[in-house]
Amino acid sequence: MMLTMSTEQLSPTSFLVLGLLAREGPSTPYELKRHVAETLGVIWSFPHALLYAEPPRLVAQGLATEDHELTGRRRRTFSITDEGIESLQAWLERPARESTELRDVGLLQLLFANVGSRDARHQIATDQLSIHRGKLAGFEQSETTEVLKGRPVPANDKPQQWRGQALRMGVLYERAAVDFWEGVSLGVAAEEAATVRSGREDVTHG
Amino acid sequence: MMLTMSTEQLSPTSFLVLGLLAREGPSTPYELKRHVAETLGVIWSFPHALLYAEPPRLVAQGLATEDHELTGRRRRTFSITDEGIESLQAWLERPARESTELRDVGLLQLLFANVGSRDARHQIATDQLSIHRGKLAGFEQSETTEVLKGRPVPANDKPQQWRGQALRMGVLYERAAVDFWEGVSLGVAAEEAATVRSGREDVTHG
DNA sequence: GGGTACATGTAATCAGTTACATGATTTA
DNA sequence: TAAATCATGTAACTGATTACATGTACCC
Repeated sequence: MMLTMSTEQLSPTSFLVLGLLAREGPSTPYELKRHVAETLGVIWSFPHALLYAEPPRLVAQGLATEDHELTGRRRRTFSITDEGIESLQAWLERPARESTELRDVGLLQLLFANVGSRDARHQIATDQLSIHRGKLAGFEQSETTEVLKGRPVPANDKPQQWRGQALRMGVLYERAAVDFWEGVSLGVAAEEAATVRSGREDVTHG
Repeated sequence: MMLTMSTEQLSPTSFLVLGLLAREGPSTPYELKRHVAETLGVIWSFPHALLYAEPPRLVAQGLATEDHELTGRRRRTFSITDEGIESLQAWLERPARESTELRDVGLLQLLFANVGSRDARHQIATDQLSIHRGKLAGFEQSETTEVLKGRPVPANDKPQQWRGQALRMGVLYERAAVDFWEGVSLGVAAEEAATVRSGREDVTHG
């Protein structure tokens, strides 16, 4: 007899939920949502509806079990099964070949910024700068302060450490993004200066 | 009288196609695919089926027109309409509030790496390092060399410039990623060393 | 003249997104 | 007790992914 055919159509979302169930123990979708919001969610958004939809799928595949509260809020608590853990571990051993998806509509706009007005370019750069600066400020404290300082990574609390890592990547990315958009801003400013010097004041095209 | 109600349900994919049609002129889906592969595609993947499916949607909304070749390959060539250009420009003026989606399954694995073996952690870090180093090498030349050196951005060729920008962000990101995963590698190595020192040689050592 | 890589497209499925809707707690 | 916010879910739609499938050009 064969073991399981599981791990067949599991998505990143599936492994996110499996991983959380494995690490945090039995959880309701709302608790999953909370944990995601604190960690991966800051760089890779998972709408809460997903975290309600995914656990039942796992149950259908025998990777989790459900416990439905009968009173009050009628919460649904999900737990990972042994198969679930196996599946998760098998996935951890399997090298991820895909490289990062860096989906950024600001970048997409920049790509075609020449079709818009010079003013639009200016606006795009400004908006993006404030977005990325905001993000950076946001978790430069929550990460550095909370994870690295508040708790000096007690070496035996590995889970914490690995979790902090994910946020560190976010910080690195946001720093790069701020640098990048500052450069773009300078470019736009230079462009404006050049236009003014050369006396042209045609509004619509760059 | 109102102008148009367009720009209502357009996705990033829509604007990608509109932008390419605006910049490159009438194109077949295959040509779109080529252009995407050269630029945004390296950091934000758009499967080719998307680029076949999107143009007809734009046609249905009056943002593009189709010209179907009757002989040989029966190519379908799409052109942007005036409404399409308006829609694109309106979108460029509209600030993008969403921040970057940084979807990386390597990071997701790292997040739960403590559930796996130490060996798995090592493997993850190694794999990711080679992926990101590969990407970096890949377009550190294609970008820096081709865009910045080969053609010294002749100031009047703005489109080129803006396109190059998108790739520059990719380079910055990959550099950050390499730094990050090098750090993780060190962490894993330290963990291994610590385990060896403390004499435990459990698990997978045959 | 057969293989192989490029070119071109379609179909089915399903995850993901958006929107809606309401229940429970807290606070003013 | 009203308002606000947190908590909990479901339903519909559709874009995205995957898989399939065939045509055309080129090269050995």
